[in-house]
Amino acid sequence: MKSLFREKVHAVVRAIPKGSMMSYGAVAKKAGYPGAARAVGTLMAKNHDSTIPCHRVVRSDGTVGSYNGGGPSVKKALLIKEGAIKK
DNA sequence: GTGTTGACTTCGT
DNA sequence: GACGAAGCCAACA
Repeated sequence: MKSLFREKVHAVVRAIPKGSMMSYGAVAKKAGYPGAARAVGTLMAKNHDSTIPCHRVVRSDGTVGSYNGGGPSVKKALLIKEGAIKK
């Protein structure tokens, strides 16, 4: 399919540096689709590519949200390990 | 092909 | 400050 939306989201998420995080809304906005935060979450949930550090994408509140690689706990642990969030 | 659901965000009341 | 509704895009039934 190669939807432009997906390509953009992938690029933005892949561009997130190690030790940093970005909210779904920020990613969507940077991808050029402000307000499509839900769509971003859907893509991550159904298409979690190994090339995409989806664990660096959190909610606007700063909460982890969810993770398809073992659960929010794993995601949080990864972020702490990278230093994106403090314990 | 249509309708519903989902890792969300933001505005309005 | 808290609750409800609307909006975005893709995947699934």
